[in-house]
Amino acid sequence: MSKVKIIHAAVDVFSENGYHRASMDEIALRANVAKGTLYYHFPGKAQLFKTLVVQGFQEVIDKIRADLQADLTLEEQIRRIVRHNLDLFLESSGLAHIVFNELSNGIDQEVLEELKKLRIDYIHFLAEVLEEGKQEGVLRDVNCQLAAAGIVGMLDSAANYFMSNTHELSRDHMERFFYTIITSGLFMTAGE
Amino acid sequence: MSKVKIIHAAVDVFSENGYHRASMDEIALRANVAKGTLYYHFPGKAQLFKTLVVQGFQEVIDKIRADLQADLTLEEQIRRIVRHNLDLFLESSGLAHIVFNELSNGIDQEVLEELKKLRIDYIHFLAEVLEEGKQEGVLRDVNCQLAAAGIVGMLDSAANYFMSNTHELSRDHMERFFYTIITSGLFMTAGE
Amino acid sequence: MSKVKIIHAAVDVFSENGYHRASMDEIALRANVAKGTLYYHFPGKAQLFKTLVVQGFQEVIDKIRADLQADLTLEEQIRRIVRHNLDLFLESSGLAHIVFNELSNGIDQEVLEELKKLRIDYIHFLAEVLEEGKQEGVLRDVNCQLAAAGIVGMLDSAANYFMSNTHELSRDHMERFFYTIITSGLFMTAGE
Amino acid sequence: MSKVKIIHAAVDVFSENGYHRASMDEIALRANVAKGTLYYHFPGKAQLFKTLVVQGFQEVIDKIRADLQADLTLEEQIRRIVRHNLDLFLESSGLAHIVFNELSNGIDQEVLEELKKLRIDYIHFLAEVLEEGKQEGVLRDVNCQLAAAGIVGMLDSAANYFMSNTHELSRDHMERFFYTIITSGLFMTAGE
DNA sequence: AATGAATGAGATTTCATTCAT
DNA sequence: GATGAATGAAATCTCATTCAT
Repeated sequence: MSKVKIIHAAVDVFSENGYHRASMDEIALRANVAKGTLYYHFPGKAQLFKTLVVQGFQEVIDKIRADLQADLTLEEQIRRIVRHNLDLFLESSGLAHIVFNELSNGIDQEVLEELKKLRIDYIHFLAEVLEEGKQEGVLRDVNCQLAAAGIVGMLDSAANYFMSNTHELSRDHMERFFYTIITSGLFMTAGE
Repeated sequence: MSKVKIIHAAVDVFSENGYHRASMDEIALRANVAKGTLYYHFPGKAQLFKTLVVQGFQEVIDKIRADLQADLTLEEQIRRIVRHNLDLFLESSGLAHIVFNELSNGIDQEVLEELKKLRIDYIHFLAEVLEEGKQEGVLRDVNCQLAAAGIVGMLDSAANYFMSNTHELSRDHMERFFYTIITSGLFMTAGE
Repeated sequence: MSKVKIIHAAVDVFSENGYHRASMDEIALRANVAKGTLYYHFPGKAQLFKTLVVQGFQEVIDKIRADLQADLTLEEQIRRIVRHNLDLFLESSGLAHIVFNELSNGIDQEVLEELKKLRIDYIHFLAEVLEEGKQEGVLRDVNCQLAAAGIVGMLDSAANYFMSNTHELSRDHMERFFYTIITSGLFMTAGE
Repeated sequence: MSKVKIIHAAVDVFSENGYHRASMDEIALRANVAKGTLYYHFPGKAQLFKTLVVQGFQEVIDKIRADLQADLTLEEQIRRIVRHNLDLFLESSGLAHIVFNELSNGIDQEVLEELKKLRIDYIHFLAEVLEEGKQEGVLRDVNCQLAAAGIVGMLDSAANYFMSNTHELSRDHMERFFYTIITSGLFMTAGE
């Protein structure tokens, strides 16, 4: 069906070019549909983009949310946050990067706000996980939102850097690496 | 002189809108020169942008480089890296963010490569600092490039998050915060 | 039945937006039918519009025609012409205005000719009524078609002006007003 | 110069097709300039149209205003109103017709309001001339705005009818004709 | 050194119409 | 009878770039 083809093509085109460089012509071309068909299924470029993010990216977020709701130790929770975030940035790389980094002006105001909210919500959610750990005394007394924003940026940047420089590190290795970086900074340790 | 006015205006416009949304019209308007004047001084949009980055951003990088060349402890070096990076992301926020995050296709290929190289060089430079620490046995056995990319992303993301959400934290506080996060993760500590 | 719903909706949409701004989408939406249904019942936009005019507007014209065929004094005939025209322009305001004023190019040539003919026929019909009065010596020796076109334009313009400026004059008042304007100009009077 | 060529071409295209059917492509083609040139000189279609009307039509209105300010008898004033209006509708036929009849929705709101105001102002101005005559007791006790709107509509409609039906009446004849129609209706005459 | 009028390729969007079901 | 997904031509508008002065 056209709508599905359009969404697939749009994910590719937005991912490869960023929001502003992506053109509706290119999306239609890749989806193998007429330009008008895009506007039959979506009101416009901004809403098409929003749909991608809310239908693709949001799902990932919900998956993380679900995965973390269980009664896990903080260690395990952080381990999973790292894992899911790497999923997000390595697999939906383009889109996630746009949402976390390229949301500037020039997008339909209403859509822009919604996407910014998505990003903030996500960071707040991670911050809450950390906050809990703080209450329990496992974590340093840090500003959890700042820490959450930092973690997301770190994972995105690193994933991006390694992807665009085509280095190959095993997924496992990266997960353990960032887990160590993060926890050994956040957890109280004897030496401090 | 026109050239100076143009560069100042261009920094503002690129910072506020990102590379693609920034328009030569707007830059000329803000610089109070005619549009043709832009093309008298610069071959095109991409080269104008490159000039900004190489003349503005590069200087900052060089300053960091110089500041770190001295014979300092690793602790002090990291402290300064954090400080300079926060400078970069809080003061030249727009431009630095573009260089680290928005460099997609659609920019003149030659210029793009040059800017990407700038980014990579910077990360490699930071990685070298870390590498040294590793040799000295002060640092864990980590992939230094991955760590460097992560650090830059963390600082950018956090700076960005807090700027756009208009929270106000003292600069000092942020510096100490990230220093702790980073070092206590990277340094060997007794508890591990 | 769909056809009836379409005609009702089309009258509204054309009246509100004029021929070119009216869209088939809007008509289908308001008629609560699928867009394809419009094309099942009518060959296209122009023919749909023609149908409205010929089925709605024409009826009004025929009513006037019938009302005037009776053996009335010229005074009474003009009084009725004024009344019916005000009906037309105040009640079917939108459509009548389009037919009398907005028929430009860009409508299917064949349909356009037919609608122009409708307008001309109507003016000719009024002209004939006046012509009769001229023969009887009650009327000045005027060009009756010019006069008829002028009368229609006067009534349309006045109706339109007062509707869009939301002044409120009683219908009766307007009728008498225009009757006086017209007759006292057309009838021979002692003072001339 | 381009701007002049554009205005000339635009007058033609708008006149021939009405506002909505007129296309910027067509205007550029006829002006022998590139499409972009239109947008260099005018912000958009609506403003281009407004410029035409305010620079062309408005001048005519001012000319009438000036011509009537002199100390003339009401008879002479009305004679001149008729003459100038016929000028307007026969010479700037297309544009004037659009302003008086085709101003519907779908034009930039701000521009639309300005043009509607132009039309209303003109009618109010004519109404004032009539009002004066009423004060002097030369005119019947009529609603002067209604009368003014009617007169304009009558002249427009008649001019239009005769132009599109390519009848040929001398200008002089038409002037005298409408003068008689109007005055003999508006002036008190012995027989009433 | 500087200008600004002019360009034209390309972007988003609209909409009457077609057609398989 | 009726549907609605799909189309593609055409519309408005943007903007980096060129060039004569």
